Amino acid sequence: MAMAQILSLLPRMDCRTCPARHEGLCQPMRSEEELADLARIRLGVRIAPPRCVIRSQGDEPGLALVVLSGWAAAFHTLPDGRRHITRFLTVGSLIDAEPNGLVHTIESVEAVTETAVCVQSEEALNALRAKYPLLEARFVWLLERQLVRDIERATALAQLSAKERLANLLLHLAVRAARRYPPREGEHIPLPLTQALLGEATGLTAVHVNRMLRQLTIEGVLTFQSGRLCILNLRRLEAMAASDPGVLALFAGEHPEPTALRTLPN
Amino acid sequence: MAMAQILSLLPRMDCRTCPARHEGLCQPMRSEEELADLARIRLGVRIAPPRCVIRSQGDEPGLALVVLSGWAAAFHTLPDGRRHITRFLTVGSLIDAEPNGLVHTIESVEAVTETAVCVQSEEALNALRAKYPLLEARFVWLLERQLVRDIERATALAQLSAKERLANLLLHLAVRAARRYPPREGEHIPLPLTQALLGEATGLTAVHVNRMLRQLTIEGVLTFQSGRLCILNLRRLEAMAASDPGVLALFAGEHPEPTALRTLPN
DNA sequence: CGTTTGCTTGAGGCTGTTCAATACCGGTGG
DNA sequence: CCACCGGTATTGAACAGCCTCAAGCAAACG
Repeated sequence: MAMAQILSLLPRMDCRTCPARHEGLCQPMRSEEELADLARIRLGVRIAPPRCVIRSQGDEPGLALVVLSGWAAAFHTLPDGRRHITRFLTVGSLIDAEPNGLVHTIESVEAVTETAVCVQSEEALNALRAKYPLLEARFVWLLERQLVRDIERATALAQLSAKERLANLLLHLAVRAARRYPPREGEHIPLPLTQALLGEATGLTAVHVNRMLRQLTIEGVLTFQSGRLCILNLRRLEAMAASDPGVLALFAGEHPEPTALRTLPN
Repeated sequence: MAMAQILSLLPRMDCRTCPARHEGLCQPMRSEEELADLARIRLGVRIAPPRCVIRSQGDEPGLALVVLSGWAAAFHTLPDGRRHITRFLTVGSLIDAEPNGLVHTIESVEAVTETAVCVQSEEALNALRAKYPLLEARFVWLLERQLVRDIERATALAQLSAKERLANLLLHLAVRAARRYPPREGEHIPLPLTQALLGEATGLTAVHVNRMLRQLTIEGVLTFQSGRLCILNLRRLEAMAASDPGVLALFAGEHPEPTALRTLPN
């Protein structure tokens, strides 16, 4: 399998030093037994340098990946080479969600910054989902949250102007990077993305992204320089982004205890 | 709750005559006990006339809806009134998937044709998901399939030209309506949508949809008249649509037995 | 230093929008 | 029977948003 081969070439990291026990599927906190089981199914933790292909469109499914640190981009490539960044991945992001019956993955994942990825067998993860109802609920919650984001993203791509689309994306990324909603005005939020990447995620050319960013700066809405985003006027940014506050809050790092399966014992 | 009020005004249908035991969550076929439980949690089946608002953005979550017949459109509305059709719903489509923590739904659903909708409490459905592992797996499979479609849809909106986006949408709808992949050339597939609706789903104006449809007809790719789609040149349609055959097959009506939880007893 | 990568700015052109007008078609009421 | 009507489809002309191509610059890096 191509992905396994690529990953096996990367340096290893000791699983026990994994810094991400409070992210992704491990959140909200649960029993030590469950965390131990989650650690046990790990095939390894790999460090991918910038631009490294972590997973390639067309690979066979079978591995579940969790991002432990860094930023990566998931993108879908068309037969003629055009590509679209469907989402940015960072601490806690789960790369999986291939429905049974799909023979080839349809997304590639590339590291943007140096990225640590935890690799596990999808089958083993599924077994744990069956064993721990709260893990299953958390898994479903992550899928549902992504579906909600997809609705807003599609609406943004279809209906918003270039400037609005940029505002939408940057506000979403600011909330995720700062782990806070609403984000603070004036705070410098690390966001190590290039204008070209923002273009690939918004369906704009890098040239036009640059123009729109400059305009946003002139209007006093935000600045985006040398990998840091600074929100200057949150009210206007939100008005342009046209994003639902309730949805943004889902990405702010708070992880409501899922109730989907709370009718179960324990 | 607004949705419950609206639905309660609609005529009822006897649950026992429900025609959709082979669709959506009920597929693939499983034990009589499970089907009986699924029928038991129904609050009712309602018939919505064309243009009827089945569910409104901002409603409290709590009801799970399954479309039994007809066509409906799910759309997201922006504060300034612009709206985007995120997906078309037909037999078997599940309307739910609100992550816990989201106080207001972000999608409205409107009937396009006369639409029969099965209403059930989300809580009751969740209890059944916990009781029947295969139902849970089916539920997750539907979410994952939608996520895969969302990836293609976002890529189409961001990267494809107007004609290509139309081709993409019509091919997807053709597969769903004909329940077959690949669809047959020359077959007249009922698709009761207006050009304005296609525009709202592709991010184009109805005027431009009209021009692109005429061009597709001139080029001998397809015709779309009086609610019927006819594919004339499948090869060229697929080349324009830039859609993954594996993904299209997921929507063709075949429902692979989910393996997500097959490590469980039974 | 030369190369690469990312950012910035200008000029011109294409895609899709906007506004407008016309035609069509089934239903409704005079 | 025809006039009228709302909803849909169709077509034209002018406009605008975003793209393409091109050039120049700064910082990082081998």
